[in-house]
Amino acid sequence: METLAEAAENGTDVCSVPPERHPRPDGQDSYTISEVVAFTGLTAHTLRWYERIGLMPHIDRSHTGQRRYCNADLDWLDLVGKLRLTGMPVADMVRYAELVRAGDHTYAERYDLLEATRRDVLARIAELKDTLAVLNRKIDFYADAGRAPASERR
Amino acid sequence: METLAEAAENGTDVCSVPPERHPRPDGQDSYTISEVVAFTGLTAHTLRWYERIGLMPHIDRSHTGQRRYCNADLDWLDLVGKLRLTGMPVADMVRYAELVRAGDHTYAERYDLLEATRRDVLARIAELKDTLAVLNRKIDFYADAGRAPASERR
DNA sequence: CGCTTGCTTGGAGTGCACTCCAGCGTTCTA
DNA sequence: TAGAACGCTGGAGTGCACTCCAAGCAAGCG
Repeated sequence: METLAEAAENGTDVCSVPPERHPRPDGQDSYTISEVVAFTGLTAHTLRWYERIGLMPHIDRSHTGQRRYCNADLDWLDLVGKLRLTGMPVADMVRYAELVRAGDHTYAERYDLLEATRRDVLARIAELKDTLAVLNRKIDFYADAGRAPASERR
Repeated sequence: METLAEAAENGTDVCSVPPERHPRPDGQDSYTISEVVAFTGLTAHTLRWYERIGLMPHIDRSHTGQRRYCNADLDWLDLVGKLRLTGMPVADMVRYAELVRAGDHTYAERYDLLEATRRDVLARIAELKDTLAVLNRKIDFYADAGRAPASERR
């Protein structure tokens, strides 16, 4: 169990919110890159690329230099995956990662960034619902038209 | 007022569902590319590119060869805009445009395409709601942490 | 021990959706 | 009627997010 300050120091995210289960319990959590590929659905290329651009905390290495991911890294990748499908640019996620690495004094900035993201997500959901309505009406139209001979507008 | 068959023939979409108002009434609907830019928020480059790749029906031209868009074109661009923000690839939208141009006998295929899109949209909304929940918990965490001294995990 | 499979690196390549450019013709305003 | 602003084309360029490559080291197995 690590303190908040420790978590901030070693670059992992402080609040690993979801109480989801990890493949291996804390303490025995050491995953090769291909295991992480299997868990996340990302490619090894992408995982290495995330690291190069600064989107990942420092990843442990084996004595021969191979990457060994831990549970906190898996949690981080989970968050990144969620943010990615909101349409958030990778550069913004890197910004957030930098704030996490920088330590506790960046809480306010992290809050602002997440709050802005939240607004974006809310707006996107609204847009999608709007699109859904249009789609539903068109689908109804084609369903009706397939049943009756094409003769009426709407 | 055009019949369904006419609409299908001239390549516009048969069911222009939303009863939204156009800048000019049918009959006087003739817009330059820059007017369409103003209405849609797209760039002129993008409008010409959409035409080149087959995403637009045939656009009228003035006697000197300049584009003159009509209300139906605006409706089509509105639909394209909505589909675009669902994340649908442009190639799929081109496919739908081809089906519309091909005529009435493609109703079943259009239905299938829209139905598949609908499922995608529903799935994306669910994903976004999931992300929103994570975001909300993190935001709450940082809001609390900003108030109290950083000392407790969560 | 040899073989296969996996992991390493920097750098180059890919696909998508635009985005811009040069060089020219057209239309509008004073 | 001059000048600015707008529109035309084919083709090249851009930015993003990966995606792949070559060459070499490392690990597990019969």
